[in-house]
Amino acid sequence: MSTSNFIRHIIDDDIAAQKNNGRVLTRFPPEPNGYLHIGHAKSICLNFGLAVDYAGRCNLRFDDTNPSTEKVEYADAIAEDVRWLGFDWSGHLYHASDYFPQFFDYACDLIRAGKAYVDSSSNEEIRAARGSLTEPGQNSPDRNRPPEESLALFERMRAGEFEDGRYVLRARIDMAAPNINMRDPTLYRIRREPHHRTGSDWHVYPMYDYAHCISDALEGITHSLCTLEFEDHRPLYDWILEQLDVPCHPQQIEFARLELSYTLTSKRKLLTLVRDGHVNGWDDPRLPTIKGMRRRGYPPAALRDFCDRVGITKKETVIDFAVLENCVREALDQSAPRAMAVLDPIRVVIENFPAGHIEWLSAPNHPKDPAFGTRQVPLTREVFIERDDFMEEPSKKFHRLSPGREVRLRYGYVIRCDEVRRDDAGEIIELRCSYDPDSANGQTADGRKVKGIIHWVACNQAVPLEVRLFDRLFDVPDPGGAEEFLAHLNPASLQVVSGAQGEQALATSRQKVFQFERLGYFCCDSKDDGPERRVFNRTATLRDTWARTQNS
RNA sequence: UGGGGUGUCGCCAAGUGGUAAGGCACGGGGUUUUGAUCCCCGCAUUCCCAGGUUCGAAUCCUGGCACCCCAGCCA
Repeated sequence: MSTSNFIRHIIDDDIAAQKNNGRVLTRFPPEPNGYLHIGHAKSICLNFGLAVDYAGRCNLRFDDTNPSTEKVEYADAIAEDVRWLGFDWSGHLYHASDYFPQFFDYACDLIRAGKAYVDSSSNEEIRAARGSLTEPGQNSPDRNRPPEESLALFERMRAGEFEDGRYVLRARIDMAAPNINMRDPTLYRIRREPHHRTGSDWHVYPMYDYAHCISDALEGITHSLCTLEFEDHRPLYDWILEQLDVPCHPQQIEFARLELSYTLTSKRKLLTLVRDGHVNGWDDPRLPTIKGMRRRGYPPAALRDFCDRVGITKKETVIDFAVLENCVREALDQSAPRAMAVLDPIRVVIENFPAGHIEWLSAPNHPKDPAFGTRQVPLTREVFIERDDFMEEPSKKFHRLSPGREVRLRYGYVIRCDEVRRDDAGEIIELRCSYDPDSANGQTADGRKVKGIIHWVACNQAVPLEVRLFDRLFDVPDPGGAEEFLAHLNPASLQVVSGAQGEQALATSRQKVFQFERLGYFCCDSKDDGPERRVFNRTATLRDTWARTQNS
């Protein structure tokens, strides 16, 4: 059960008043003109969540009333994403295009009742006569066209006798209405291109305002939830249903869209990124699409939790990226097996460790859950450690490796750094160390205290890894604010860190998401998996207070 | 006085006349074979502003201010 919100209050009141016989029927109505993103997840969780909590139902309906922008590819991807998020429309998948015949008949009813007319004005003429925000509009010369004439024309429009734009069907409401949506809005336009589902059966297509409310009524929707920008359309939604003999009159309720900092939630702009090749498809892990996040390793439960935490209001807000990250971390902490990997290696030679010898150490796969089992990790004379786990001149709070000091190799022995070796350029290339053979369990025989524990990987036992460290697509909190958002594309996010080394366990494991000790959560990107290539995307960072305070 | 909305902690968000929940972030402490996790503690005398009603107001009234949406034959 989700947290309380104003829509639940409305539904509770409706149920208490026995409205709709106490039934709750919602719908998620995407237009199949692109892939779903995190913003849609909010609407999906809301609509399907309500259905679950009130023992009702949520239909999946494709709002496919515009043949120019829609594709079956999109519809298929959308259905797949909704299912992946964990929701089920229990067989109730509909298309607005299924209702084209009813829409047409209702339109004829409107014409006969003098509530709609065929207008021969051009697009420009209609716009000019609409008036402005402060001035009323002017009636079209065709406004009083006799119904029989409009009816005949409308039939011929449908039959494909006219070119696009020649005629349009308009509602006859009030050109002086303060709400511009009520100034004789267009109900139907001519489109002679084929529709992805109905082919060339139709040459007139209904507008959103006309089709949506009727679709809702036909399906018996009780609560029609949409975003804030449709508030002004509600009077039209209600007007249309009031003129028609429809099964019911659903209630439209608006809520605020989801806005995420550092994240682009505009279908149009995402389409630009994909179409112009700035990213590698809709499922590029950098994208905030459901498919991108899925490939990135975000568990669906994390997304659901996120939508729940964000809440439903009418206030336009920007949720901090950190909230999402926290949800992902929380879900993954329980489910991700642990492994060691070194992303920026520096070689360590343990001089008193026998060459050629491999010692197998036992390591738990999860610190809290024994059900994950254990794995054997090979230790050899030469290992890689993280470059920043060594500091030649340690600051006061640094308690990992530095000259003359000791640190513990996780799951292994305590080592001491005896010598630092550099190349000609002065770059540190190798650390000569020695280990304490009596410290296998982390304790030293004489009770010396070793504060630091670092992750490592045996040089000749490690598998190469490609790791993508990108966290965000953009380097500004609000990329949606500027039209030139492409300028803010974060180039660092494209970076591939090569030469990283992984634990052998990674090479054979079928687990998707790992937590690399102290580095964060990484998802094995199956899409790029080849026999020789193992690619990991960073799914979520670990919190590292120490590192952050050092940097600032 | 075009119409429609929204204003509670840095970011979200409960609260619906009875004396400001919670989460994220942040700060402090403890546990810990991950500087993670986990566990404590702290974090709005105040709810956009100004008046008013009331024993009592974030909640009611009046008047301001700020921000968002609308002039597609898109959804």
